[in-house]
Amino acid sequence: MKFYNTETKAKTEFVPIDSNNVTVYVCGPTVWNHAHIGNYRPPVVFDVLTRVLRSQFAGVTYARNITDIDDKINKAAAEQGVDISVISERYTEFYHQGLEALGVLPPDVEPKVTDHISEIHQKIQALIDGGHAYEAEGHVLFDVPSYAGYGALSRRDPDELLAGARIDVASYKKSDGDFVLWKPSADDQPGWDSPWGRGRPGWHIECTAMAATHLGETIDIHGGGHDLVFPHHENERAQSTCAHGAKFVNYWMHNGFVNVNQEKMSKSIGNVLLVRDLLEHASGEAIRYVLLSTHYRAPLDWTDEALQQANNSLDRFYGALRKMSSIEVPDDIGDQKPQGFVDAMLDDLNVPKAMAELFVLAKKANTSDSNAELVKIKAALLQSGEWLGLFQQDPDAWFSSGGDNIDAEQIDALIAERSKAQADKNWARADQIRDILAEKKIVVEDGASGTSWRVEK
RNA sequence: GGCUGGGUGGCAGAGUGGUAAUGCAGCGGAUUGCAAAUCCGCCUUUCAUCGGUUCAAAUCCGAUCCCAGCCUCCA
Repeated sequence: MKFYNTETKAKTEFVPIDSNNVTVYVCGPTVWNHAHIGNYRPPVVFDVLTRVLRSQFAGVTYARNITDIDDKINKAAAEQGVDISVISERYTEFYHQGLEALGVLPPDVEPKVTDHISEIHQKIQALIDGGHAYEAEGHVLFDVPSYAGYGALSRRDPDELLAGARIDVASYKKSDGDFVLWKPSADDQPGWDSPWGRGRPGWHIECTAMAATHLGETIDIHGGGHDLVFPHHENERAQSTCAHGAKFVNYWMHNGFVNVNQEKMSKSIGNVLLVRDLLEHASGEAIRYVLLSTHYRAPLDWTDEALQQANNSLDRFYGALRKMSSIEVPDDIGDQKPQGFVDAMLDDLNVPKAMAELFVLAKKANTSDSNAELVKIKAALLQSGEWLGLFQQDPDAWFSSGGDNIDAEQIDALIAERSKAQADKNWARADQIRDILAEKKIVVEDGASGTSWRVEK
């Protein structure tokens, strides 16, 4: 496989440290509120990545954390007069529901920050002992000038970092760019006892601690949204490298942003799309399809048209699968994924290109009359779909889902009546029934083997 | 200002030197009682702009313009 590595700015062959245990760490959400569509792009992208990795290597350990201590969580908890765990558990639950709807498989480990406070203390102590961190006014800060490699990931010159910055530099910092590892908590704020007083972790140290705990000091792949390159990943890299004296990450992968109608989602614009809301009128599979329809590194523009196109495309694939529904695929058929599909996927996860190969397959499915060939086509489509996390439901389920108040019995009764009218050549009645169904967004299809229906999405 | 992605036909979206994949939408035809689905064909000399290199450029080089992101809240 080849990946584009943010650190080297180049696409290079992926060689894991241990092919029996490829290690992947992806930054998960801070669970303080409902997750929006942009929050779901990384889990979907890296879900596909890990599905492919698992097929290429003997073992994979995938960790995707939950950040359950953070000042935004504290604020929400204080406002609602509840413990932070109430907030974090509530939104973790919502997040998981969204992931399930989008067909995202659970990671091998889903560590939470609050379960790793002692590991965080150890990392901070190691940094202090190594001369890379210092205490000041109850804080522990990372000493940026102590690490010569700082800025290499995000290509920033530490000396110029704060030029033009819009923040006030805290007076206790030795250097302007130093960042917090541990900060003091007031009595009414959540906190943990530590060698430096009661407090809570800074933003970046938790990932250093959790990645090392679950995956080791040097990991193969670290992923996340592009906005995390700086400061989050730059700081993680500095901490981990200095705490362990070892290289932190071999391949950095970052996905592009999701815009909505070409604008960044923001509360002030009022265009924040929550997956929870999207799911009310779109299937998780269609949402997933949209998220995968653009190469993961490129920006993705979320529009109604994109969703519509995803539905149309899925109709096409499920239409082909429905045509092949009577075809039995033997268990021992072996790997049938088209070479072009596999090559595209292994080349930095080129999903759009890979998808094009599947459309070719769908056309073959619709034109072939060879049973032997259809068996292979169906297997190829389903196996390829497994890598993408698509096409795994029953085609009939796909076509009958998505409508409002679908009463299958009522529809079947109307269709039976229409069939009778057709047999009597009562075209007026037959068409009238079709119109009635069309109002309910039901499309009838008269096929060779009888009439079927689907929900117009 | 610095750094990072990206600008491809109506839309989406591949394509890193050899003459624009694929899908959607639209149009014409086949099929159908009529449709839908499906199939066939057409929309497709053009790749933000301007220069340059080359036998050959969407692809390489230079300059410019535009969009999005980051520059210590952020997937």
